Amino acid sequence: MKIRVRTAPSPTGHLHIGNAQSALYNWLFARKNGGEFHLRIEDTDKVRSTKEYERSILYALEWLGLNWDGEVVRQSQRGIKHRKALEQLIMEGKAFWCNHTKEELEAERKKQEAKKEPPRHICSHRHNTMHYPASSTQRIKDWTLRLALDQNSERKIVFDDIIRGQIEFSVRLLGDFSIARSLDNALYNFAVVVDDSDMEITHVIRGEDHISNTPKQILIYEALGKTPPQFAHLPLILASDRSKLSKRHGGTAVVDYKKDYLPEAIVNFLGGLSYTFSKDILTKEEMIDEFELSKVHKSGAVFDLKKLNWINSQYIKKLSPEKFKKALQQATGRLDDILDAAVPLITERLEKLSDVENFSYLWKEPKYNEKLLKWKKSNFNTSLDILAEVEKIIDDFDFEKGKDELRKVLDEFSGKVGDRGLVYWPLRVALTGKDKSPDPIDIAYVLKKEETLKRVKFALGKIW
RNA sequence: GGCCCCAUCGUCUAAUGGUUAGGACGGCUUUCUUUCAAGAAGCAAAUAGGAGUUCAAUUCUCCUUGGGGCUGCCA
Repeated sequence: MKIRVRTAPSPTGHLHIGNAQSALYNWLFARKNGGEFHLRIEDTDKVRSTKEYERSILYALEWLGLNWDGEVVRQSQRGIKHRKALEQLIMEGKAFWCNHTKEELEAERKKQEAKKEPPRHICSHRHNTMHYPASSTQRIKDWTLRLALDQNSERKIVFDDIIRGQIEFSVRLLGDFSIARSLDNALYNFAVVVDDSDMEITHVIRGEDHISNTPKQILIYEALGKTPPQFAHLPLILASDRSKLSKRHGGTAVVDYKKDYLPEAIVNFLGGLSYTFSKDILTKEEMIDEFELSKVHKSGAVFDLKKLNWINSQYIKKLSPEKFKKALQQATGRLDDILDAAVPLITERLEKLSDVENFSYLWKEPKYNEKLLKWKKSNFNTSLDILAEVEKIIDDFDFEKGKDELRKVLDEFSGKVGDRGLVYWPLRVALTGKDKSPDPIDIAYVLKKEETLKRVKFALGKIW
């Protein structure tokens, strides 16, 4: 049987980092096994779902390069299917209407908690089938459709999680859980089962936070007369306080990372967070090759920005000038005229794309406080005097001879001065306006002779 | 409270019934350097606790502890 998996984000926010990892593992599993990877938008919560978020999610998935197969399925368009399934269960007496009020349910729960019993609703008045007007799209106040379960059953729902092994739950502890607000308003657990079943999903690979939904879903599959898929529950991505990474931690939307990170780096990082590949840096193709679902880790992993930064820097270093400029434009929307010769100087040291601003002296004149020109082991005037000498040397120097030659000439001059810092420091500042930068001579060769001299002259106050 | 999941350096993790418990990020040191965010070399850093099985346990079992998730007429 062909493997079919899906990822099912709900458009109540941007694509979350955790969903992205889950999508990635689904994708890897499908690609590895010649299966299909589907995308379903769970937009049944009409109040919180927006088209904007849906677009954002699709965009994020595309950005990461997690291409899906077939059409996007929207849960909101599957109402009829849900309704049919609901009606089937009512007909067969496997579901019933409950009209306990919220207050009653709450009181029941409180009582149970006080008695240290599992919180659940055991319904005493089960209204069967057609009490509810089947044609109405209106919801009758307080009426809820629940799955009819034997509350005296000793049965346990057991399933083999591909990642975690056998997990079991007592049916009794579930209570008569709800499956729909009305015939036209199926609840999550029910909609998921009907959709996964119709989509012929063979493996449900999702976050650990869904483990406790699984027995309910298995029971729904049974009631519907369908065979449940295989389940695999991924570990959660944790914030540094080891709680589930959530909105309150900030920086949890994939799109937040676009301005600083290469999509390849994000994918690499997320992939390696809960799975051990043979090396730290590897392509998606290599990941597909090595991936085995059962080898995904069980314990949650803390999202470590430092490691992401490092991975990102590794990818940036490998970028050609062409690709670097393209990536920069994609990430930040900027279109600076960065010379190809300048790119290696930047990529060598860049961790985050937006930090490219720190290297702006490579394509535009720097602004700085002239006091910075003073070498720490000397005084301001001497620093300028030496810089004036350096200006002459550069002016006399033929750039065609190469940067090594220039370095030699300046080193010789340094020897005479007796302090290399006194020679190189003011030059660095004149060219970059910064106290740290790549080798000033490398920079001079990017700027070319004319611009180099111009900046030195500016530093010396010869031009304003 | 109830149910469920998890447990090796700060973080991500490797390993095997017998190893000096390995690697990566980060940190620190040294080196290179005018400086540094780069490079090179190196150092520190972990099997939560207690029983049991065994010649031998970090590894297998149980308990405890700790952390997390779920506990909606949200998804």
